[in-house]
Order: sequence, then C-alpha cells, then structure tokens
Amino acid sequence: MKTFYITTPIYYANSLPHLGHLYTTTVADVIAKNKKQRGFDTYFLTGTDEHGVNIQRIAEQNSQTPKQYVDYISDELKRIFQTFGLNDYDVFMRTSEPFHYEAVQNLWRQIAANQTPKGNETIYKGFYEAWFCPNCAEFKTETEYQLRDGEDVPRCLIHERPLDRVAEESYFFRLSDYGEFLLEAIEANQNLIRPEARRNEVVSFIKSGLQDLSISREKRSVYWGVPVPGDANHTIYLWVDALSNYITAIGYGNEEKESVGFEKYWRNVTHLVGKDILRFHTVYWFSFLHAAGLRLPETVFAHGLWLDNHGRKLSKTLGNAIDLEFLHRHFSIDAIRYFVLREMVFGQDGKFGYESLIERANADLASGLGNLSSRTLSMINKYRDGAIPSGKIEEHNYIYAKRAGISADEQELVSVLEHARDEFLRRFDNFEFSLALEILWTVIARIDKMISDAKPWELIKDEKQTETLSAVLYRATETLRWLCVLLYPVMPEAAQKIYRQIGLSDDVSKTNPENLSYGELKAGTRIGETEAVFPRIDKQKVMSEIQKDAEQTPQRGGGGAEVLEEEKRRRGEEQKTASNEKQMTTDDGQQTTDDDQFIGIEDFLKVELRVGEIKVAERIPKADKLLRFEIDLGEEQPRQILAGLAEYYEPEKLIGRKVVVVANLKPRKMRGLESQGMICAASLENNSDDAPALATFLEDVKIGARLK
RNA sequence: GCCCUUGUAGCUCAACGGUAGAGCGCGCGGCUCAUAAUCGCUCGGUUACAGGUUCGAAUCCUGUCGAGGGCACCA
Repeated sequence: MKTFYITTPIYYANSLPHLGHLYTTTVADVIAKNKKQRGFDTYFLTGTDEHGVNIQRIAEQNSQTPKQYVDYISDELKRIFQTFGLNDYDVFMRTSEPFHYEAVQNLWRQIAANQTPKGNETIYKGFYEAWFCPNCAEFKTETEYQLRDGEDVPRCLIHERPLDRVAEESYFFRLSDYGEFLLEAIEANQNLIRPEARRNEVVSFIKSGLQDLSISREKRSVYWGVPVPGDANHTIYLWVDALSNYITAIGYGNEEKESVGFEKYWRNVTHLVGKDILRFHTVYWFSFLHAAGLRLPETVFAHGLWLDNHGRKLSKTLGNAIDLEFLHRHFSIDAIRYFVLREMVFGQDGKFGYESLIERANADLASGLGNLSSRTLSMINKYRDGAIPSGKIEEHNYIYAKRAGISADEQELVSVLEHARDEFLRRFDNFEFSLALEILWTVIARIDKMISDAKPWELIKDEKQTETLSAVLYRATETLRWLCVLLYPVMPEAAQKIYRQIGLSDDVSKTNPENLSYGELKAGTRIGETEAVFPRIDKQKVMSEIQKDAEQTPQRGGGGAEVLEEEKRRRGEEQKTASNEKQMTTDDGQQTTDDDQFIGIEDFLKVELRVGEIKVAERIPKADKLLRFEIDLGEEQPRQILAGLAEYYEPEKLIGRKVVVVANLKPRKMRGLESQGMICAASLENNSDDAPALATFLEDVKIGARLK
C-alpha cells in the first residue's frame, strides 16, 4: 500500500496559537484528507516543541514549572485546532514525552557511532562562544542584540545592558563535512526543497560554507531538555531534539511508538514549514539524518507568511493581527479553509484581510458553488418532483437538444470534467492549491452557462423538450457530485452537505476522486432537504461587528512576550487592588525610576502616524474654525478628517499637500461629520494667537508611509 | 555592505522575442430556476522610468527609481 507521511512543524510552546499555526495545520489537514481519500496509508503529525531556555524563563516568570507551562500551551493549541475542526491528525507530538527522550538519545548515539562523509567523527566536544546576557541567562543571536555607534560590546535588547563574551563547553556536530553531500542530494531531487526560489537560497547558503553546529548546552544554563547520553552535565540543544520528533513520533529509537511504523512511513515524507525555518529543516535536518544513516524526506515545502492588506507582517504591536476568536465567531470553517488555499499562492506570501475573506466567500462560495447547487436542486424539485431524472437523450430527440443550445452528446461534458479532475489532482499534488481550485471554478461557470443557454424554465413548457430538460438537470447534478468529491478535503462540511442534498448517502471522505466516473449518479435518486450551504455574508454588518469586537478586546493571543505581558498585568492589577500604595518598588527593593516621564517604544508604536495627501479641503458652513478634509492614506477610500485650521489656512491652497495623520485615532463626530483621524501640526502652547504649522516633509514621501 | 527576486488594467495575477489576456470590482443590457443570483456586452494598460540589441521587446542587455527576500545556532 502506498504510504504518505505529512508533518507540520511542531510549534514552539512559548506563544499562544496564532494564524500561522492555524494555517500550516490547515494546509496539512487538507493534504492529508486528500491522500486518505485517495487510498494512501496516511500519517499526519502536528504538535509542540517544548524544551529550552525560553520556556524555562517564561515558566519561572509565571511561577510555574516548565512542564506546567507547556501543558497549558499545548492544550491551548489543541483547543484551537478542535475549534477549527482540525481533528484529523494522527498524533499530536510533544517533545516532553518520555519516549522522545529515549529516542533522541538513541539518535544521538547512532549519529556519534558513525563517521561523516569525509571520515571524521560526527560529534566532538568543544567550546561554544557567543554574547551572553546574564539577566536573560542565555546566549544572544544577532537579532537579539544591538551594537550602538561608538561601542564595541553589543547590548541586550531586553535589558539594554552590555553583554558578556562567554565560552561554554559544548558538543558540536561536524556540519562542515556535509556541504557536498547536501548539494548533491538537492541536485538529485528537484522536489527535495520547494519552492525553487527557496531552494536556491539554501543552495547559496551551503555554498557560502558551513560551520559546525553547537548541539548541546551546559545543564546549569539549560536544564529543561533531553540530557546528552553519557554526559549528564549537558543538555541536547534545540535542533537535534526538535527536528528528530518527526522520526521519534513514528517509532524511531523507542518501543512505545514502534507500532506506528517508522519503516513504513519514513519512505514518503512531506514536511511543511514556514519559510523562516526552512534552513533548519534542510541543512541541519538532512545532515542529521544522513549522519544517522537514514534517508531524506521526499519534500520540504516552505510556505509564505500571511501579511495584512498593506503587505505588512501581522503583529500584535501593529494591531493588525488576525484574532482567531473573531475568525471563528464570524466565519465558517469551510470558508476559512477555502480562502487560505485559494488566496495564497502556496510558497509565496499572501494577504489576509477580513474584507477579502468576505468577498471570496460571497463571490466564489455563495454566488458560485452555493448558488449552482441551489438553482439545480430547486429545479429538480420544481420540474421533476424531487427525483434526479435520467440524463439520456434518445437519438430522435437530438434535434431538440440542439435547438435548446446544448450538445446532445454528453461526451463533451465528460471530457471537461475528466480534464478538470486530472488537472485538479495534478495541481494539488504539486502544492498548487490556488490553481487547482481555479480549475473547478471554471467548471462551475461552464455549468452556469449551460443552464442559462438551455433555459429550463422555457423547456418545461415544451413537451418535446422533456429529455433535454432532464439531461440539463442530470448534467448539473452529476457535476455537483464530482465537485463534492474533489472539494471534500478543502471544504469537508460543505462537500458532505451538498452530497446529502443531492440525495447521496455514502461517505464522501471515502470516495476516491481518481475513480470518479461520469454517469454513476443514479437516475431516480430522491434529493434531500435543500438549504443554503454558504449563506451570503453581509459585509457591512460583519465588518462593523468585528470592529466592535476589536474595541472590546484590547489584546489577546500572540507571542510569548504577550503571554508575559498579560501575566504581569494581571499580577500588577492584583497588587494595586491589594494595596493602595502610591509608589511601587521592584522585587529587589530598589526604588523605581520615575517611569512616567518616559514611554517605551511599544507605547509610541501604538500611535499610527501616516503620510497622507490632501485631496479635498473645504470650509464647513457655520463653523469658523473647522475645515473638512479628504485625505488619501493609501487606503481604499480617502479619510474624512476635520481640523481646526480655518482661521489660518486657505483650504484651496492645502490641496495636494502631504501631511502627517494620526491614523488610528478613535473616530469622533464634530458638527455632525465624522472625523477619522487627526492632522499633526505644531503650535505654541499658551499662545492661542500663534498660527499652527502643519508638519511636512522636505523629501518626497510615499502616501500611506508610516512614521516611526 | 554583498547577493537574489520583482515592478503589466482599480485589485490579484497570466503572457517570457511576434497584434498585451483572465478573474474580481465598476458600467450597460438580457433572463428569472437560483443565495440582489446568473448570462452577454462595455469600460479599462506609452507593460515603473531612461537608454540599447533586434525586422520586431512586457519579454534580452545597461542604468535610475520603487517593492520584497537571503546573508547560521533566531524552534
């Protein structure tokens, strides 16, 4: 039997679930469902990566043990997956499980027992030297420290204190011996790393020369992890521990999971990863596997990130993150699944916005697939008493079919469907989900056109057209059946629903799309209860509800920092209510500095300052100070903003001028008009006669650009 | 700083040396089985800009400007 093993990354347990987790797991779920449907013996892994110093620290700060903390995070992730119907995975892997400890140590021993391709020992002891922050108790990477002008010792971004140069005893993996092996392997299998642009990046990285990799930390700094076999003073660090989950979970190196079938599933492996961790899943992972004498996966596919409508990364601080609770509250699971697969070219970045989600759901699902099913079934009810008619047209009636504008022979439709099915599956296997779906929507358009051309509502009036009408209805229904089978992995609920409405009772999840054959839909089948499968979404209504939700929910979800922040806030509030003291002191008893006169960068980033161009400027009747502006911020619509500049500026002269706008100011009404922001201007305090001066730029700045 | 990719209709993208196309949106018309749906038509682009190669350039080359990404211990 053909096997198929698909994995998502195991998500690092330092942060609450976010869209990225949901996305990767959704894609994996879609692929797994498709493979299962097609008879592959499929195994689907997702889970959490739970070790390391970051977890130690967060747990300590939350007064928890690391285990308690990761239990909480992994439960949250499972809960979110459940909420979004992602319950088809075969294992939720956790690296803190005992079998994983055993298996990782066995992997280490196996690697250590072998030699590198150049005949050297694979693992050796040395010293890892890097910048170290004693307050964080961890080594800092380049992105985690900052070198200020005129200083030669970098500072920790969190504590802003100079870092120490520290050397620590560490085991190293001789990665430098694997460059040639990697290049050959990548060359030999064009599917090994995808998409191509990412593969090229990995290749050029390897060609630039590989350094050996530190794979352990001293236990006194990192105790939360798997001990190095035979050396209890060291903990296996990060990659050997994390990456190996893909094999330990299916039985490598341990008895507990032996029955899953390592031999079986490791033959055909697909790893889905975010582009940010591609290198580790290729350069490191392939080398580890080779060092252990194991074969490489078939494909590691790096997908892109979801950005907002302006192409910015989604983040808490920017306030543009997609809230999973909102998503779930306002949209169906199927609509979300369809959207993420249709909207993002897999492998590239994509834009995620509630508006585009609504537009897709309405255009493609409600108006497209939903409406086709609705109109077809309704006609079967009306014209054929709810029973699917035969699609056969007797030869002597061909002439009438032709007159009605449809081909008498159904062969034309059969080849359209077969071609669409083959292309869909081919695109699907090639991770081109967006194109695959597009193909099915051309089929929908074709059937819509067939119905419009044939005009069943006229055929019903003509007895000679009985067979033509029946054929039209049969063809449309049979097409719907095919669509359900093909679309099941993407929209499991809707596919099953339409399937039932057609009157089919079998399980669409077990129907192999490769075996679809035209004409298997039996005439005489009574159709089921019909009901809109994709209700139309009222864009205005839902958008304003989401807006309201957002106002009531200042912060949620997000990265580890936010978990901490929330925890701190909670504790802070408790302390405030417990004691009405004016001045707080830190834990070590030191007097706090007067923080009130400073704000942190995160406070500043809350203010969204943007460059806008004044498109319209006019006086408001009966208001002697206010001017009404329409300002282009690079958004879909210019903003209406009111400002008290009428005494100082001629409105006409302001048109075309670029100004600084506070873009996320809460809208408010003045003189019955809503002002959606504020224009920045300098003014001298205590001197109301002094004219304001609009903030402006000497350089040519882009409309919508953010000030920071 | 070095390297790579990219700039095509309001939006998303296709054409990769031979008359610039599709979907969505907009506008008009038809139809009524259907979830204001569907069908047809229209509108819409000196293919970022400036040079060059060629009979012919969105496509190849050079430069300018803009956008994105990669340059190791970051899950």
